[in-house]
Amino acid sequence: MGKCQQCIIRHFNSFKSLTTEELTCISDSKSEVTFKKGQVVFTEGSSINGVFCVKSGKCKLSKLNSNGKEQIVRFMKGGDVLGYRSVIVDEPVTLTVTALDEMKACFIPKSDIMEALEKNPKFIMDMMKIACIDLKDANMTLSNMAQKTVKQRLADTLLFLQETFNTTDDGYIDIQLSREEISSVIGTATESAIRLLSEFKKKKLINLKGKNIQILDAQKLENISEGF
Amino acid sequence: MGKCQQCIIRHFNSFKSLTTEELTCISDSKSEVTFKKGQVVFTEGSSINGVFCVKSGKCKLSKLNSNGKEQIVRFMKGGDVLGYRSVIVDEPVTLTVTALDEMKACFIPKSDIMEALEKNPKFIMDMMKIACIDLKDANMTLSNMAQKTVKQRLADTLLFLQETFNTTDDGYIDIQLSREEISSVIGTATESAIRLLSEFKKKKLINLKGKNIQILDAQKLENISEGF
DNA sequence: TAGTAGCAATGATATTTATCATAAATTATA
DNA sequence: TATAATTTATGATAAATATCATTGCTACTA
Repeated sequence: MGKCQQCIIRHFNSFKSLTTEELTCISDSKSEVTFKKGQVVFTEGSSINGVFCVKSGKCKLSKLNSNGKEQIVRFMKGGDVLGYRSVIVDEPVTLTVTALDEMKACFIPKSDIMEALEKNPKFIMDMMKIACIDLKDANMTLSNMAQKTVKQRLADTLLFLQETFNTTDDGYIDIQLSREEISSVIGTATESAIRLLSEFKKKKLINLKGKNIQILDAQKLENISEGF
Repeated sequence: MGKCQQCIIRHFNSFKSLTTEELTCISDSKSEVTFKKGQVVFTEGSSINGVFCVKSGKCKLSKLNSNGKEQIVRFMKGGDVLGYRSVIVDEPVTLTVTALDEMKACFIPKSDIMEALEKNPKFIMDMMKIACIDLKDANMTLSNMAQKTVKQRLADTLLFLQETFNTTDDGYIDIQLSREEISSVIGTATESAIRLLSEFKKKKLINLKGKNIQILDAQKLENISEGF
């Protein structure tokens, strides 16, 4: 198992402000976990006693609504830290996390995180900043959800996915989601999402190959998202 | 102007963890501000160099969408701290804040806040917790927005408003919003909100007297919100 | 390889919600 | 107080979206 001190991922998240000493300490108590595609990392309502530092792979964070439908709230990938909210507020997690492909992560016990937070002002400040950015994003998404049509939200989501996960060599967005998952990001019926994807394809805005999506005309999608 | 040390409000927010010394310092540099109903505290995109600690009154936090419609993201009242996100991340504010009635607040310069954050681990931890709670709420609202119908969201919102602002002696929810504001909380056309309010009234779930709303059957509203 | 299950696509239809229009009620203003 | 302006209310209609039904496709597996 690799040492935290040598881990490249940490440079991309709040762990970059940890001292060598702190990293060594965390490194000794952490454990590496691998999740298979579709595997649940933790479930809404359960208690976790640590955070997961994602090394590679992707996952979705979702909420189950009273009607039994899943709402995907956000995605995470390498560099993101899972579960920090729950650890800091000392409450059960409020979201279910599910791996979208093979995902590797390091589990860091709560005690290590809390100790570092208490002792290292730079670390807590960095964590705080992440919380603030997450909050801004959540407000943004909230506003989009409330005010945009399904078509606008789909255009928005496709652009967001490309920006977040980039494209593979063949030009397709580097994340594979089922139609149902796409619909539960934008909050609509699966059939509606499918219909709009077909429409976008017909209009040559995107290209579809199974679950793979390629954006052909980002500008037009941008326009749709803005309501033009 | 009152002193922070004697301010009751601080016991309800993160300022409770400040030391007497820190409070005295803040107290010396703070300034009290009063906003009239409808007055804008700050606008989306502008920079603020401090936070507002709300002492009394209410305000709305909103975002202007590309179509020019306002989306109310949340409300704040006495005890809440405005603008902390912007100060911590050192970015312009992303929301517009408007007073909903006469609102009194203390403006605390950024430097004071940052100094207290850096020196007092308990204070930053408390601020962090608030950010985490705000984040949880935002995710919750997001999920509701995406998955619930307009009717469900209205029921939800009415219950939320009562819970947040309580009722006056005559039983009405202690906040006055225009129908347009209500519709921009739930993200719908004003006419739709009006229609549904009328429907709720006809079904004796609520009582309407101008802008005042009284909840008559919270249980049934709860059921509607849950989709039954 | 056939069978089966799950997913994707699409048509038909119902429901929800937005938009436009207009009237009534309320509030602001001269 | 009269007048204008704004907000609230409601009807008619259009547009968006959900639901139900059916079919084809893909992938798994016995």
